[in-house]
Amino acid sequence: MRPPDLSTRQLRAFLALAEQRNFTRAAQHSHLSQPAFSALIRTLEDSLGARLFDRDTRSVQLTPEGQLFEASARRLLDDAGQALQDLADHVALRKGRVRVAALPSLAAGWLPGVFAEYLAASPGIRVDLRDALSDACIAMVRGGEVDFALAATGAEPSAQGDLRSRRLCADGFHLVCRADHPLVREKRLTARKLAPWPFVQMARNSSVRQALDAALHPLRLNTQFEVEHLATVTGLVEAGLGISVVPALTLFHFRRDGVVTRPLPLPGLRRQLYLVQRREGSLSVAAQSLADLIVARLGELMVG
Amino acid sequence: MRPPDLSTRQLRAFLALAEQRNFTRAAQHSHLSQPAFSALIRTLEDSLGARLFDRDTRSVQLTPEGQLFEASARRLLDDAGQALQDLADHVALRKGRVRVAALPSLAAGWLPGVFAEYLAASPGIRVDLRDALSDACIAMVRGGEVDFALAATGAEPSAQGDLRSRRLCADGFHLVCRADHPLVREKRLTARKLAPWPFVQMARNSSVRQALDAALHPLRLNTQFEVEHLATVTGLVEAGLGISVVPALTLFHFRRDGVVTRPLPLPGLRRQLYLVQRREGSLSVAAQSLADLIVARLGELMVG
DNA sequence: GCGCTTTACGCTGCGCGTAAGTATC
DNA sequence: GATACTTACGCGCAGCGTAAAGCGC
Repeated sequence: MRPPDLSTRQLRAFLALAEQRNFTRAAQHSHLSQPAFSALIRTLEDSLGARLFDRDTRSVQLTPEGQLFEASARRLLDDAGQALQDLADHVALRKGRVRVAALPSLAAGWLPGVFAEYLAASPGIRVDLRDALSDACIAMVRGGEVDFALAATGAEPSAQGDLRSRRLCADGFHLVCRADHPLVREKRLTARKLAPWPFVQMARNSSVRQALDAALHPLRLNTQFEVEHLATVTGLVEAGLGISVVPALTLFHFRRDGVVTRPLPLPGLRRQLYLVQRREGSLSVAAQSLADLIVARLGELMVG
Repeated sequence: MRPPDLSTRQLRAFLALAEQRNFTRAAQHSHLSQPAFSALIRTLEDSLGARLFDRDTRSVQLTPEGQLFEASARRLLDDAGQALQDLADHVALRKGRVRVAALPSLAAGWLPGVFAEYLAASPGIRVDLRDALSDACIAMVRGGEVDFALAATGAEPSAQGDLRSRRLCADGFHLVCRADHPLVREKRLTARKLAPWPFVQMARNSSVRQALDAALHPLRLNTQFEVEHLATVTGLVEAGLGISVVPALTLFHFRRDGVVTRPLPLPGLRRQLYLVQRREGSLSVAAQSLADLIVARLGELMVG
């Protein structure tokens, strides 16, 4: 009672009457019978505690208080419409912002194509991409810096308390070496056969390295280099300074003359990729739709 | 359907739930049963076309779209409250502005006391006073520069087409002269007895002069001076340079030693004072209440 | 008397509360 | 099994439309 209720419906009726200055016309403009419209205005006046219109049979016009309220009513109605439109735009993917963290290998290779498809369909959405190693990706999810992450959570699959993970795919590994390398002619590749050759490793905190170490343990490789970026691996391999083993989704780095890739079907040698989000709270419509697209496209990729 | 309806009630419920994050508490905060409150939120979500809350049995929290809408909702509700409060303030005379035009004689003498009383009761109201001769006063009413005027419309009392006039009082006239003037000893004053003496006239377009001319016609006075301001009349009379005849409401100018005033009950010699406003459109609450006070106080004055 | 607003009066349906249902921990 | 949201359901009343009645010109 202390705060009188007010609805956009009342405001629209009020403004219609203020413009038409005629109950009958304003009523049909509002899709109401004239008596119903009259009652609506009366109710509004009562709840405001002020006469808004001077009506005598021949003319209807705003009182001074009505004029005062007219300005407020227009502004309120505009603002309400704006708020509704803004929300609708977000729901309809005409506006919005999605923040994604992804492993560098995904961020550089596979993900941009999906982003391009997504942005072509929803050009009003802004997408922020942070490329970082798994742990940093997950920290960003936890800290609310990103909506979700594409990472390789080595440990707990989906029970990290405040996180929720969904397994996307298991990325198989491939040998990469020069075309003139003896291993190319090897019929059947095994870990043991790789071990003697000079090897280019990724840094120890990379998901590639961790998957590799876990699968080959306790076998020791002949590590000659340990680098941060896959592009560096490419350079070293191409120069014939070593061989390496990398996940399928990173092979785009190695599609060049003189370099060969071969599937390496060793047991347990897969990099598990997960989509990670906070447990509490859902994704925004925009984030969810991007996540859905990622899942769908990655599904196709794995099948094909 | 195209513009969904929205009410302050819905916004309050939404914000209550956003704060409490618990349907039961938010419901009793809104003085509703929990199921009714639940339905209210559901209706809001449906009409907005967006899920605003993620609810599972154990926790209720805003979706990203809900967070977006929360900011809008707060602003909308604040603005609506502001508009309502502003209107209520005007109705309750805590805010407002009244513009009055009045004859100089009223503006200088009687009116300020009424204004003081009015402003003491309604300190939030601002009152603008324009002092002008009758015609100018009425022109200001017509032009919307003032809410109403206190003037002496010689001609049409209440049928000026776009104007509405209300007769306030008939201001009787008084002789003013020096205490040592022979007329002071006159038992019974008549127009003829005044005629020989040097006379101080007001300007021809003043209401005082017009009432005087109309009542005395065709008698001619011995006009020695013709001045614009009553204060000048006072000076001339006090110096013994002439006598004059002025309305009762201006006598405050002549309350000084050596000057005497005497009622002059000539037939037809009255200045009619009117409260003039536009025909169309009512006065604001503030203007109406000031007008009412003026009428009331002037009524008492005439009775007393 | 005409035009427009208000009043009168059934009626539908929205929205409430009570009570039972269901899911999650 | 306790807790909290949802569904089910009957009911009252706000709000609608139709029809009749004021009320200024």
